[in-house]
Amino acid sequence: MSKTSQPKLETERSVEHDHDACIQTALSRAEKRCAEEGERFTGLRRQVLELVWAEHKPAKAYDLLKKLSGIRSGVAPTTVYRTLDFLQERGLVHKIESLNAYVGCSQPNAEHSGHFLICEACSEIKEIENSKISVWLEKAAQDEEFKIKTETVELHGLCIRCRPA
Amino acid sequence: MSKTSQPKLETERSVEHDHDACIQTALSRAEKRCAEEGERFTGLRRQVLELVWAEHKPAKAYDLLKKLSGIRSGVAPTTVYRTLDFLQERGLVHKIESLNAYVGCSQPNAEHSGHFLICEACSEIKEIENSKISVWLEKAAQDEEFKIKTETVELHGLCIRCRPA
DNA sequence: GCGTTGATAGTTATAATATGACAACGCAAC
DNA sequence: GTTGCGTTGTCATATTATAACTATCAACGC
Repeated sequence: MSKTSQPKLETERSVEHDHDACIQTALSRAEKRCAEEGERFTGLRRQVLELVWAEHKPAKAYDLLKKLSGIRSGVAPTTVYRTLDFLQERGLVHKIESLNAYVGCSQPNAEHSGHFLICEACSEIKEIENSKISVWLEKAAQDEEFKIKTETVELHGLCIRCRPA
Repeated sequence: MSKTSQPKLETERSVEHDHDACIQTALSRAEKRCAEEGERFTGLRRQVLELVWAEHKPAKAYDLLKKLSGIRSGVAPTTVYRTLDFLQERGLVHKIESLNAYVGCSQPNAEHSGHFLICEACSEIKEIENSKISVWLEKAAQDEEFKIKTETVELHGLCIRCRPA
């Protein structure tokens, strides 16, 4: 899937980061994480994770299904959902609830729900690392004596590149 | 739909608030709001809003469809979704993205996305009024120079009645 | 190596959620 | 009362997701 680092077009995004490296990092982190947990990082799982990481944009299950069908046979919805579930349980991808779509997790070591900035214009999704958010949310929940287990925080708007100057 | 205030069973919830009054408040607020905006608060819209407010729990579109079919004819998915969209646009209901379900908005005057505490055990949903959350989230977004337009904040966990002592 | 076992993946069917396009109806303004 | 537009009805279909069962594979002990 990912090319072996050729010169490539300078899109807005590629100016800022080497996306091939980005994918490679994600893959090797996944491999490591699975090893640690005694789980197998199979070809299917690798392929799905690669496809999810193809962009910093939400990947829809049925789009992944189509792409996956192009590179292996016997792919059904179940295949995709099962694999996404696996990856999600290990914190390797997150589901964006407000889009019914998935993104690669950029900090899979931490136990966390993920907090996201989602650009309406270019669709790029950035996972915020700001751990203060959780602290704040817990404070707010404490006022109601509510015990948080998982947080869905998805902020839609305009990213730095898409907002008017 | 809502009974004309008879003595009723004291459920955990009814100990704390008079839910009939709760529904009535929601309905008259909706009426007022529609009037202000020059929109018609039709029978259908009233019925759907009443059904959504029947409980402080997420209402699924197809459950509303079933209930609505019991009280009027010619009800199709479109009917329900269209009406929910109408109510949502006026801030009278919120969609809970992580559940694909709807709840009545408890503060329909404010322009806001809504922040929710969702109990995994009893399913009750409470809309948090804590406006600090938005301020905090905006601060976090500012670090990335991201301009928030709408916020999806859904905190799943255990409410005060369901968490272990 | 060989068979057992449990995890992984394939297969088929169907459920649950949501939208589009167009026709009919009904209320409000004139 | 007619016109016009917002609302609702109707029909069709798209999109998202899961269940149940079977086949295959890979790791392990022997």
